[in-house]
Amino acid sequence: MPPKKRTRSSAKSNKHTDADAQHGEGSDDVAQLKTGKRKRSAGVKSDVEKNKNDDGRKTSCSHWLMKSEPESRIENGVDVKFGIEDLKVLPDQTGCWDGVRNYQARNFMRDMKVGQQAFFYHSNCKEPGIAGLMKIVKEAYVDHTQFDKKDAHYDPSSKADNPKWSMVDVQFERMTKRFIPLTELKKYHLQHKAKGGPLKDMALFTRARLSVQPLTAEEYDFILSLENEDPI
DNA sequence: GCCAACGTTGGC
DNA sequence: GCCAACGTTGGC
Repeated sequence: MPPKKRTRSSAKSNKHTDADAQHGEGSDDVAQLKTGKRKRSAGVKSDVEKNKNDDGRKTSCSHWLMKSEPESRIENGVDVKFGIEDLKVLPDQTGCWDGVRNYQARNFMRDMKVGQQAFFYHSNCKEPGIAGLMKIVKEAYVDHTQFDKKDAHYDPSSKADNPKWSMVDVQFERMTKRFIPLTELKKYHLQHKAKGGPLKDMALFTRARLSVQPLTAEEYDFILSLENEDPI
């Protein structure tokens, strides 16, 4: 459910710049509590700290998986459909990944750096799975849709002087050589869980519902290698 | 459309 | 701060 069809061209010229965004930080993660973790050293806003995501998983992940729905669905009166084909036809094949309303997912987006790669994952649809590749072309800044009453992901609890939600800009890179279905990833996940292998802890299976998730280099490479293999 | 998983909210 | 109720995600 992330992005909307919003065009990015505007994003680039948008008035909201990274500066504003700055990480809305104050918002500090209420969410984190959930996992009990709360690490984030108090106060340390900068996240340059990093290299460890909040679940402590591996170190600096530099690859990502981002979910979006390729089929029409109305939310708050608005169609949230945004598949990889929709990204591809935007000016510059670039769009903003708006609409993320989950703290963990948001925090992962705030960790993203320009140039990193992400899989475009189709969710909540007939054939869920990885459809293509994109790259991060603009780091986290304020998601303006949180203030827009007409938007599918309007958040009345977010205040302009302390925005809760961020987004990044992504650019279409290419379709995967073949669609990599969730079912296939799951088979590998189970297999790897039993006997070892790169997908044994893949977030897609260990963290249900997380719409923006990190991949280790091993996970990313393995999944990409499936492009050249026959489906199992 | 169903429903399991799990995040969020709010009463206490 | 706990936890039950509620809401959302997303596979099937």
